[in-house]
Amino acid sequence: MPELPEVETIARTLSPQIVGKTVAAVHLLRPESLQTDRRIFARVVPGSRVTRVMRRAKLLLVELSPAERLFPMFLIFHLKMTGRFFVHPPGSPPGKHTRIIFDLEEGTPEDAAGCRPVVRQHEGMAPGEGLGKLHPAGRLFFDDMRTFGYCRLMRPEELPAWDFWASLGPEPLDAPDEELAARFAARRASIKSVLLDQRVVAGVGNIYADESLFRAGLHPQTVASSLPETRLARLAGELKAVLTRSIEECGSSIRDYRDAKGNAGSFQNSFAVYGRKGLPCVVCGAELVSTRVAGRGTVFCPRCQERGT
DNA sequence: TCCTCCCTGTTC
DNA sequence: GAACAGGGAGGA
Repeated sequence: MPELPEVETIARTLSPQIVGKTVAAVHLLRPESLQTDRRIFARVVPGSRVTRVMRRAKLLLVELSPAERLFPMFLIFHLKMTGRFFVHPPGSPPGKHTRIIFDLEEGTPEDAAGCRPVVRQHEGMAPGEGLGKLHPAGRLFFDDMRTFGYCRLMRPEELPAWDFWASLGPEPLDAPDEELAARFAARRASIKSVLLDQRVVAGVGNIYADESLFRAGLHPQTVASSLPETRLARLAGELKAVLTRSIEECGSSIRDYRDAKGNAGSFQNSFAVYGRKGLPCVVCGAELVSTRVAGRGTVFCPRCQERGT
């Protein structure tokens, strides 16, 4: 569920809650949610400081500056459908779907100088006692009901060797319409599956694919390469507009999505087609129909969105 | 290029 | 108690 606007909102709401804090201990409640060797994870993460929270595509990146290392590391999360973050008070018990907990402690000026000793009692993922010198600041929970999401620990220089990372297309909000249009035009698949293909453009999921196709007046099953670049450039513009508006409204909350403060977004109230099967088109009043494209539920207006070829 | 599978809670 | 939600890996 979390697509680009939702992950962006999570990054923005999580950042002020965790940047500057030190990870005192990690608790792995579901080992399968971690895509990094747990011993390495347990050795490197405790004692590190959170320095930045970022987004790339639908990935959330938490930059860590480990106390005893000069180079930064990234905790990389993919939330898939049901991943969530919460910062709870110290000592809060895990929920039913909590997968990983990071115990956070407040930083001090002394720590900023990088001279504080790090307690390492972690062999395996046994709960740690924390660093003991700083006072607890809270617990970062990574919850994921359907367990599709994951966390992995990577050094920046490892990213290019990660197939998924290396194959990601441009960030849509950073790319000119013409560049996106050219990337769309190079594909012979249906335009909807092209929008969903992270190699073509990064961060688009089912919601924003359907919404941008409606705004652009394109039938989701139109072959991308059959469309004139002017139409594809318009699609790129509509995609950016819908993503931008959603970010302004803190994303869309359908079922599970919440930002890192537990708040729902409000862009779902502006959906023209997604989740509106059988309802009248907001433009022409025709009944919206649904089909499956690229294995995804797809809703569109049969009158406003004409098939190209 | 497209289909199936993974997973669990909600809806029909 | 089946259908459905869906990102991405992997296979056809």
